[in-house]
Amino acid sequence: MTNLTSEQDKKSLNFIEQIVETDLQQGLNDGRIQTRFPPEPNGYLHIGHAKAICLDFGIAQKYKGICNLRFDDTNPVKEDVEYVDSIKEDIEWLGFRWANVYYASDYFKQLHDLAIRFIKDGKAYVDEQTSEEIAKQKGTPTTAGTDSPFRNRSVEENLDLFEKMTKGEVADGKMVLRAKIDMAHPNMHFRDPIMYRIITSHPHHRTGYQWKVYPMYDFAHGQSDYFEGVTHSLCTLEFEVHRPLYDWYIDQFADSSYRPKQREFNRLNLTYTVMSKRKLLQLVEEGLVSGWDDPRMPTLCGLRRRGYTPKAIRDFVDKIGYTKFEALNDISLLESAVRDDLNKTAQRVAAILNPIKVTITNYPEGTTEPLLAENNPEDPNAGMRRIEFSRNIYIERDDFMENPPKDYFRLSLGKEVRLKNAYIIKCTDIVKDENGNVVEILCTYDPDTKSGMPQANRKVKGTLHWVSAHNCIDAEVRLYDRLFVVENPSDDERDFRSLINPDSKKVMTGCKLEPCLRDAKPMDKFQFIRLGYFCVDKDSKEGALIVNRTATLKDGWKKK
RNA sequence: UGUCUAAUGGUGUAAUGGUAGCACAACAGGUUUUGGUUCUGUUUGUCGAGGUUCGAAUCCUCGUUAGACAACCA
Repeated sequence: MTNLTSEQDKKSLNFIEQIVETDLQQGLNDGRIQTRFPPEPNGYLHIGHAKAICLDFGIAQKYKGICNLRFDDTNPVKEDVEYVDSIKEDIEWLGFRWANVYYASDYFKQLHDLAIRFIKDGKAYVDEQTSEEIAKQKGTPTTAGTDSPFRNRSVEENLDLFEKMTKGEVADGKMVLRAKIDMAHPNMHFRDPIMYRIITSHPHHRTGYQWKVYPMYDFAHGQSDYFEGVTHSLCTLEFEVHRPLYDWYIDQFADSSYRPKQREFNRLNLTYTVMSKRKLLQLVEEGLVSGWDDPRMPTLCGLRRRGYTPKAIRDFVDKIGYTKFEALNDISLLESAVRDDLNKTAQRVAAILNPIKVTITNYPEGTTEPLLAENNPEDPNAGMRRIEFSRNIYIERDDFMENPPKDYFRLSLGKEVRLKNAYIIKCTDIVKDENGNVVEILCTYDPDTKSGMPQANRKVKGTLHWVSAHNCIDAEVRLYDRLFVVENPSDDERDFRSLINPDSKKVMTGCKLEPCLRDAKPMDKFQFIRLGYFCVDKDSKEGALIVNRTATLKDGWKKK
């Protein structure tokens, strides 16, 4: 019987794990497992990267190998140290540790030597055409390309010209080094791919102006993998067509049977958001969001500020899996992952976002009364805390209705409701302003129904949360919702910026919170009872608390 | 009229020739001092057509549909 259970609990392997296990069984690369996470330091990491990180580091962990962090910094025009630091921070926050930090720029010399070897072997040549001419000669996916007039230069001339490029004697864009493969190859990437281009105008964030030529992705990535001893080079599906070239380059110079293996998995797409670095950058630069860490952003720093936990993100990634099918994942799965985690860990606390005053008319004026409240019913070790009751309290405006529908079991005229951890109260009257808006609710309480007393067990349909007017604190609460109004903004013919949800951020001021939140620090997480999960924002100042809504609670009662 | 890849409920994912399962979502009910949590149940699926086989989501053939590739980006 126990056997059966453990059998059922055993999670099936994803296709990458299956490949790894097969490789291990066959003794590939001496049974060594080594992966790498290879971000380009040109932007902030988002949840799509988290999926790659979980796989790269996860595979290494699971199969007792190592995973290195390697910055793919071969294009100084786009890259910056700012991103290097944030990337490291985000990976560590997610809960992963790299064995080593490497940079593709560490290999510039090796790569350059290798390029010279290619030239000497007659496998590379310097082309002096413009990028337009080269593009034109490339052909199309269905028609063959044509050879460059510079394709058959002598080795000596190529060596000489590449040397001039390297020394900075040639202007940007005037020459490139190309691999000499096959301009008619059915795989476009084999049509004499560019290996090196000249960049003298931008300093590299690590090597400054030392280099005038920089390797292209295809000539840098696989070779770096090889230099490092990577066994499984995992990347996303769009690199599938690059794989034959990845293998070709390595086959040209490999001097042993060791081979890194590139395998591709599906990238993460989420509903109601965008994942492309370009679009995220645009949102930031055009001020459509408040920054890379705007809590609506799918960036790791944004999710962190929103109140997401590393565990929630890892659990989510684990649930969506790795396949070769280009999927669009429902954001509600992410939300359920964070609720699941926070439900077990977040302290419960009362907060009134849209307060309305309630006066308990038969409760003595000027007195307060201590009560006990559970910190977390899901965690027996979380303990209790003291709260205080008084004659004047606040409840949520939504928790009172003058003309309620039948299935409304909150407060309304003549009806009873329980105040969480306190008494059962009955609404006796309401006070309206000159416009007819309810401004105050008058109630009586039943002294025999204090929580813990026998009479408190009386059946009452609804339970409301509340705060006492005498000691509650004011706060700003920021309510976040999905950033876009359509499921898949990237698949819409309209400009994605016009699809931003105007209600994606609502700022509520004058919210009333339980006094125990007075000393809350940024990143502290709470469940506001009956409302959702919230996280203290870094914008908070002494005495001016700001709280972000991470996610609502699941709502079993939706008003039409 | 190219190369590569893929297609399982609404969404995502498992089943590796032998009972199509899980999660999310939705719905119904039990419990509940959170309309939360939890528990129980329900609805919905193998892209199509052939073939191999005692038996096909799985293998083969031909289609269909979708995605990636024509940056001096990664």
